Amino acid sequence: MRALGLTIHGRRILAAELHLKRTAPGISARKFDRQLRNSVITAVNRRGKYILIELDSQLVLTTHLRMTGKFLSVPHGEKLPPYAHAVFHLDDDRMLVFCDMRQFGRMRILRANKLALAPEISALAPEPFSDEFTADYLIRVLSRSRRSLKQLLLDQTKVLGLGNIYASEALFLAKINPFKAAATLSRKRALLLHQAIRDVLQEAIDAGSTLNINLTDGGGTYFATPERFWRVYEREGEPCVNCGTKIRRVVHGGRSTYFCPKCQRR
DNA sequence: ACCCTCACCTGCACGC
DNA sequence: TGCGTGCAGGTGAGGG
Repeated sequence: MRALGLTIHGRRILAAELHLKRTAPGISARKFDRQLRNSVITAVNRRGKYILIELDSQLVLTTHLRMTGKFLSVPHGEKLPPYAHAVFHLDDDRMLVFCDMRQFGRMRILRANKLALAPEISALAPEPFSDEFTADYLIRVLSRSRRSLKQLLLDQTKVLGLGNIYASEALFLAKINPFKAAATLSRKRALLLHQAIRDVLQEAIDAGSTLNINLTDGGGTYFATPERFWRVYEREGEPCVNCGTKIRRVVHGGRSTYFCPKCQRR
C-alpha cells in the first residue's frame, strides 16, 4: 500500500485499459478509459481492504485485491505480466498493471464526495488502529452477536481487516476457542482479543514492509501479499508453539479454522 | 435486520 | 502419464 503510493503519487494517467470486464463490473472499457484518462493521482489511501486511488478529477478508483490481485509497476513497452486485467499508462514511462490470476479482484470508480455513501465502504467497521476501535467497541459488537467468534471476526462490518488466516491467528494469540459464541466472551478475555487483533495485523504489516517488498526488482515491482509463516494457520498436525499439542483444523462456517485444542480450550 | 450458504475462479496437490 | 476431484481465499447475491 505504502509502496504503491510512493510509486504512483503525483503521476498522471495517460490512458486506462480494462482487459477483463468482470474486474470492473458495470462499466465498459471505453468508459473506464474516458473516466480515468488525463487525471492526476493525488493520493493513495486505504479503507479496510479497499485501496483508494484518489484523482484530481474528484473521482476515486477503488480496488479490492481479494486473494490473488496485485499491482505491478512495469516499464512502458515491456511485455505485460500474466493475468493483466487493467493497465494504467502513467506519465513517467511506466505502467501500473493490475494482475489477478483468479479474477476475483474488483475495481470501481466513485465520486469522491459519494465515497462514504458507497455501500461496500460505508458499512465497514472502524479501522483496527483507529481510536474508534476500542476494547469497549469490540465488547459491544461481541455482545450483540449470536455467531461464533471466528465468524464474527471475518465480518468486515463488525471487525475490520482480518481474513480467514488472521482470524485464526488472533484467536490463537488470545488463547480463545474459535467456536465460542461471541456474546459469551468475558470482558477480560475480550480485552485480550482486542489486543491480539491489533498484534496480528501489526505483525503482518511489518512482515510486508520489511521482508518481501522489493522495490528494485528488475522484472517489475511487486506490491504483493508477503509470504510468511503463521502460528497455527496451515499447521494441522504440527505441535503448538506454546504447548506442543497437535494443531487441529476444523471446517467452520465453510472455512478452515486452525487452533490448539489445549491452549484454546475455552 | 441478521445470518447462512453458495457461486465466483484458477492452480495445485492428491488419488487412481 | 494423465485425468478427475477437491481445496484455497473474500465477498455479495439470494434465501430463510
